[in-house]
Amino acid sequence: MYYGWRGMTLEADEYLAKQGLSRSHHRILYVVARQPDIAIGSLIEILGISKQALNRPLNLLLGRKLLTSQRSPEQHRSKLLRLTEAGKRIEQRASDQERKVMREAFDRVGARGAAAWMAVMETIADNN
Amino acid sequence: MYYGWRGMTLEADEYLAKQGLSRSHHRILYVVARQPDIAIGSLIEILGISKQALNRPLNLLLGRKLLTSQRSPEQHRSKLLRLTEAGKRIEQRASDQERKVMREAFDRVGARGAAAWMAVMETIADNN
DNA sequence: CCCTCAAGTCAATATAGTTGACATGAGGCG
DNA sequence: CGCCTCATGTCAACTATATTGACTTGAGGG
Repeated sequence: MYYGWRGMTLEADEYLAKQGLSRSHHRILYVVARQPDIAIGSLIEILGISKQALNRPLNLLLGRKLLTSQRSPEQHRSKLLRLTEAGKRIEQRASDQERKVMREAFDRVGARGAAAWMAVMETIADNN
Repeated sequence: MYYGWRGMTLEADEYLAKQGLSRSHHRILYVVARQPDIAIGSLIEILGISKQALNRPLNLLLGRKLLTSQRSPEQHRSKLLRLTEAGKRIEQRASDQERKVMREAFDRVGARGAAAWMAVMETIADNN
């Protein structure tokens, strides 16, 4: 399973490295892509890291204008994160490298096999 | 997939932490369990880390007498590693925690589903 | 005696996280 | 207005796990 994880992320990591980013940046982009306007606090909870650990990669992404942050309009005190067009592009390309690997593997086992794979992963991921 | 990996290793990691060990120690024990009398150089290659990185956890395991090392008898200049009884016990208990999680997940999808899961993992692990 | 190979060790550095303490900016409220 | 709280931001010290480079040790071989 360890090697499976490595095999899936290998090409995406190479792509990210060329952009001067790493896995932690991708995790942030990935979460924000799937939950636009997420607050920083929620992001911290989802990623399961401290705000200090989030700070550096997040600022880098903001500085590169891959993400924007703005106070919630007329509402809360939290800042909402959103991908810029450039951010979307990078997130997609990195995730696509991973999806490509998965798609090829799923093609070999068919739809039922793919569904079984998902079911197994969900079951063990629940094991918290 | 990340959460799947975490779910699988979570309980094993808790057990290992109680023994004052970590994932890296388990990796060493795991490899030696499956390849008794392995040389240190081969272990380094399999784990894919530098000898300096291996040094610390390996010495800890030797110091705790979970592993033994001895010069190859009348043969080479390499040292061969082997688990002690205590080492086997710890390795088994840690691996059993992981296998338990997998077995439960496999039970839900049946033999064909389990085979499909394995096939997918092997395909993506090959992606080097 | 010298060379080589496998292993062991020392030091400096990188990466990715941690905890603790404190600062800032906005809203709610008496 | 002044004070409290919440969400965020930042500084510093520390830990764990890895890296590369340089050097040592111990066992054979020619």
